[in-house]
Amino acid sequence: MNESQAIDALAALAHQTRLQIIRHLVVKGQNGDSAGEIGSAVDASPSKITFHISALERAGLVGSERVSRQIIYRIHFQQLGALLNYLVEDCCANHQELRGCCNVETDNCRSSGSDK
Amino acid sequence: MNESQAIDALAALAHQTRLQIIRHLVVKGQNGDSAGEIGSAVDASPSKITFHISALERAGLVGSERVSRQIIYRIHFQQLGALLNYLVEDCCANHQELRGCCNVETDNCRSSGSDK
DNA sequence: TTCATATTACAATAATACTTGAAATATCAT
DNA sequence: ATGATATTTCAAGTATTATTGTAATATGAA
Repeated sequence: MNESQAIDALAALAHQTRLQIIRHLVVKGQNGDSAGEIGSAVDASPSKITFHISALERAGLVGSERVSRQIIYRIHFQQLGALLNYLVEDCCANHQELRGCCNVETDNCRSSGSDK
Repeated sequence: MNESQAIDALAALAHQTRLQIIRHLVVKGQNGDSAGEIGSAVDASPSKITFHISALERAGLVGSERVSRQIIYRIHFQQLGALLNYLVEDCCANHQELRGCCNVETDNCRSSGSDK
């Protein structure tokens, strides 16, 4: 992931409705969920759902597949993970103090305990 | 960190200039750096720097302190770490597959290897 | 006090993002 | 074909965010 992709992903996550969609799709896992069901779950109108889920899809955070009349959306854990890696490693240069401030670790430097 | 704080932090990070500022301040560490020096480092005008660094400060990602004529800004690793924790634990419910897709781990569930 | 430096605040504009409702498309069932 | 369902597309309006240049404030030095 490069800087531009990271900015797109961060902007996509920086909205209540979209964060709710992500949360919902995380729970649904590999089964995913249809646009309509997602809309009911997060209490958003059809066009609102299309608007926000398109932003998530453009950022690579979710994928879609048409199944009969419905379109099924699934979370892309890989892209979410890539964003976390980018923030810790590329953006924050694997800084020791960041790992000291949260319970997130990387391959390059693993702390022993955590102060969550 | 709650959802609203996470959205503010994500929105603050979702901009090229602000991401550059973060990167710069990570390198500067506890010494921090003045508004003017930050401006030179990221090639942004004074008022641009004030605008963007204010957004980062509102989101709690940086702190400030006046020292004589300058204002010194420092990164808040704690808030950055809190955001990472929020994404992994609250938003993504510590989902196994997220940890499988990146080299980020949490206290609650630590994977053995990584597929970075 | 006067001047130079460092930074912020403000106002005007431009650019993006969001919301809403109506119309269009795609698929399936009859 | 016709009608019903699921979703997207579009257009209009509103709101938010970003940029630019200028003015104001705060501090220190002469």
